Amino acid sequence: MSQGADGIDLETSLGYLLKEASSALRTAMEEVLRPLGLTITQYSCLELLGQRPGLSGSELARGAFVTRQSMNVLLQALEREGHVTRSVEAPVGKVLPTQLTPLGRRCLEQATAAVRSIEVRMLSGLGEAEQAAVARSLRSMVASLRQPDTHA
Amino acid sequence: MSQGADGIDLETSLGYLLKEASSALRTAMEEVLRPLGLTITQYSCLELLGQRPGLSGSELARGAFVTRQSMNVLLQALEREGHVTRSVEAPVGKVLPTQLTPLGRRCLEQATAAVRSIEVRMLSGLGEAEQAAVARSLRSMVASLRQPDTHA
DNA sequence: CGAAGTGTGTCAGTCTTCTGACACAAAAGA
DNA sequence: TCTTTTGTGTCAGAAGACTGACACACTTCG
Repeated sequence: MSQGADGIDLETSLGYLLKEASSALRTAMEEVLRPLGLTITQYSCLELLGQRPGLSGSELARGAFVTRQSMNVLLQALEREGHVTRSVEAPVGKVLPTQLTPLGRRCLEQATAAVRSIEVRMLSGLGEAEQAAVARSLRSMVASLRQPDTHA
Repeated sequence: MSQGADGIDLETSLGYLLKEASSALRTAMEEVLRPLGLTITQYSCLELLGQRPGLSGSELARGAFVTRQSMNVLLQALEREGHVTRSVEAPVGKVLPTQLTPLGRRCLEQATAAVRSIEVRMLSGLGEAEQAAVARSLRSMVASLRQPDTHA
């Protein structure tokens, strides 16, 4: 039952733990964002635009970890609801910069506050040093995962 | 730009980092599972069954972090392909225990090996102590997130 | 004993996201 | 310069997951 050929110990596996934590975070965020009429991906999009106005659809997609096709339909919805504006014509090349509207900015403020409260709750059991350590480790894990399979 | 009213710093936010790591892990797993004809959720289901034979659909759903409805359609597919067997009649109550078939077990063995290699790669930059620390912190985060909003 | 509450399996419909494919623009290379 | 490569936006179809709802079985409690 330790770690033989009989599978990955779910209670110990960091991969499983990562998925579990991510799932718990997602659920908690959905809970507080629902009253605001936002999904997590929509919130991610607004947050990205708040910090880096003028981002293109593809850039937003990468930042929110979805495909550019998904981000596209999401942006159309946000535009229809008046949260964002996209240039009709590409100022340069084919890239369509996106901006927050005043409405979108107000919406984002509420969402940010709600999400921040979740993050505070999530970290309530951890000290400064532990938080820094987790951040460092997570960054290392991301870097290792993105390395092409060295295989040798 | 630090942490004022202008949003959550994406470069620093542990929530964002968690999502990033989880996304990278998902991508890597999909990559190695695809040749085996398995999605991540299907693999999760098989892995759970390998360690705890006889689990019900609802229990599998909780273990794989999806709804029991989603797990149900997934189980139908796995049964159709001959990877699992479900009792036709509930031995007790309404619960339908599920078991791996020999085919499912062979498939799981390959998948487990593939996923383990991903996990090894993910942790390649971390020492024993760091891995233990991350696990402890993640568990703490999950526990805090699941606590009902104490709000005060 | 009966009633409320919880857990389970299932059907139906919808929504979100993904994969595949195309045309086009900018950058990089020969 | 021309060509190849990369990045972007978009259309169409398919797969996966979710919400809502129902019936049924077991448990708990009055």
